[in-house]
Amino acid sequence: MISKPTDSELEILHILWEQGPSTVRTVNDLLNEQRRSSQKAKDSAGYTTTLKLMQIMFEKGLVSRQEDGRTHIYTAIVQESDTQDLLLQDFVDNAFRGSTARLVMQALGNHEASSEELDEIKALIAKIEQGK
Amino acid sequence: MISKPTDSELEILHILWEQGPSTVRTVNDLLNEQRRSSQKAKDSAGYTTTLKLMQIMFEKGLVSRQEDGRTHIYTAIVQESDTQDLLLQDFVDNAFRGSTARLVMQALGNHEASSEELDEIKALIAKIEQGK
DNA sequence: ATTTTTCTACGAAAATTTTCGTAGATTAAA
DNA sequence: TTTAATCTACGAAAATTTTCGTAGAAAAAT
Repeated sequence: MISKPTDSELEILHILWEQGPSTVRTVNDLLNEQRRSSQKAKDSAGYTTTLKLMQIMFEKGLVSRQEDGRTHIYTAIVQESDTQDLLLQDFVDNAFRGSTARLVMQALGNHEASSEELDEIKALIAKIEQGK
Repeated sequence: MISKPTDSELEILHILWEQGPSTVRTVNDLLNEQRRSSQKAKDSAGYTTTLKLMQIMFEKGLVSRQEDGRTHIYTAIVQESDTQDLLLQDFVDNAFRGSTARLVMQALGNHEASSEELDEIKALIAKIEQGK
């Protein structure tokens, strides 16, 4: 059973996905760095807070860990795209009553996408239509 | 300050958006009807649970209400598209690190969209490109 | 007229998520 | 060799969200 990460867990997963296997210390440092340079006013996380979260994630099977001397090195087990898909499924259901098309339209409509991005999306649509 | 609805609140908002002004009883009935005919195994909500949620939503300013005899008739104040945009903003940030394009690609890639929907999306892209 | 049903209000339990303090062990520094 | 810094484990406080029981008033049913 693949469980859905909470918001805090997701924040940590993003760091592990970007950085690869990391210690709690590294994750905590990067986390707070990101939070400082972000719009949202979120307090910085204490070290044991991050530690505890990562221990929970280990119990849930979201990450693995390997002892290296006295510290642990954590690695994301779940893949970024798989997780995003899991979250997306939920989000579409909750916020858009299951209509992916409406989600896409809203996303394209209100958030400016660059022409490169639009081109990418067009290409993807062509590919999907091809495959039918 | 427009506050972000929780999952339960959103469930209720969807009903108000669809049905228009409704009593707690109506909302609760439809809610449970929907839950029964849904994949997700969610217990049905007790009447006072829904009542309490709607009272909280009133305090938060998500809905207004009007007395009609002894009952209250609730109306959504926040608009569906505004709320969806608010939620989308958050979701893109949390799950896709701010990249709307990647969200769209993931959505199109993994969830089958009908050709009608794809046509709509293509039209929207054309319109956006036009407007630049 | 009395009983039953149906409504609101409200407090607080239950469930979930997030945060942190403390203890104990190990390594590094002085 | 003390002292200070750093790590894990763990319990539990704090914060948030969800659920529900109870009380009291009003309407409907008998």
